[in-house]
Amino acid sequence: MKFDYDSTYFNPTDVLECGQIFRFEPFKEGYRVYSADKDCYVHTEGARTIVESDHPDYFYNFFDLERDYSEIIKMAESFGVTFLTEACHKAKGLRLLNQNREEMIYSFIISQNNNIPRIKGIISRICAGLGQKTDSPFGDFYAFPTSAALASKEPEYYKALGAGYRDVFLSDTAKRIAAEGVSHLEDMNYDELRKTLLTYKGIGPKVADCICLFGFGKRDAFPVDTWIEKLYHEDFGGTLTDRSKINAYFTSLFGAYSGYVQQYLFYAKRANL
DNA sequence: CTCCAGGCTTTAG
DNA sequence: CTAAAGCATGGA
Repeated sequence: MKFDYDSTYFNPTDVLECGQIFRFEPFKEGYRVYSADKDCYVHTEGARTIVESDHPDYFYNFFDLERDYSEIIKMAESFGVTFLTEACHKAKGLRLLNQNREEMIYSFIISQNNNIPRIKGIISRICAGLGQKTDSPFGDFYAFPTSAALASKEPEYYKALGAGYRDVFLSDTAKRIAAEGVSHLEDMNYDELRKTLLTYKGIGPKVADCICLFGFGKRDAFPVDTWIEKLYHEDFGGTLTDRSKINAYFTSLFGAYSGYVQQYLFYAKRANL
């Protein structure tokens, strides 16, 4: 099964390479993308971007295709910030994904003080080791592990897969989620959710914001990492050094659009568009 | 060799 | 309360 969408506002490279997702790879004419226990093949042919999958409804929502990103870009450009306007112009095809909650929690715990290529490698090895082998029209693959599977391993297991000192964060949080679940997090607003996430081992302010934004659709979150901090000083002329204050600066500036703006900025800075 | 990567926890003041 | 040390790993 397949569907297609205007490629101007759905560019697979922009969507996948902007840093919000760690499980995808070049495949045929485009990319193969994985989310939890599902996969799809996405590629662009001229004016249309095509998604093929056994789970079309899931990926229609995953790629946030209900939302009109021409309006998002219009709003972002209305702030009159040159660096942001340029970023939007160069990354028109970017969209924020609606990703799996638990996958985001573990993935961004791994991401701390780490670089994207190595994050991808660690996650890939964890999936191969603990994920359910799953068949798909594009070949078998390993699903992202359930919290129960992750909770069955001790820190040494994650250390052996290259997770470094984050090993204990992964096993601790997996055991907590295996016991409590995450359904109680779903109805919270951004502030409540962020506050709750901060009580998990290995989740601090930045990781919590990424989980809120990418896993729970909280588009008023604005994660501040080393790239955003660099951009704040080099391109916004900022003088603050405290990350929580930098976060407050950006969220008060961009409000409900903070999450979208953050992603355009992060992508433009890191990929040097 | 040092520095850095989508930072957090722990400890000291 | 804020500030800083310590932390695994691999690539530049």
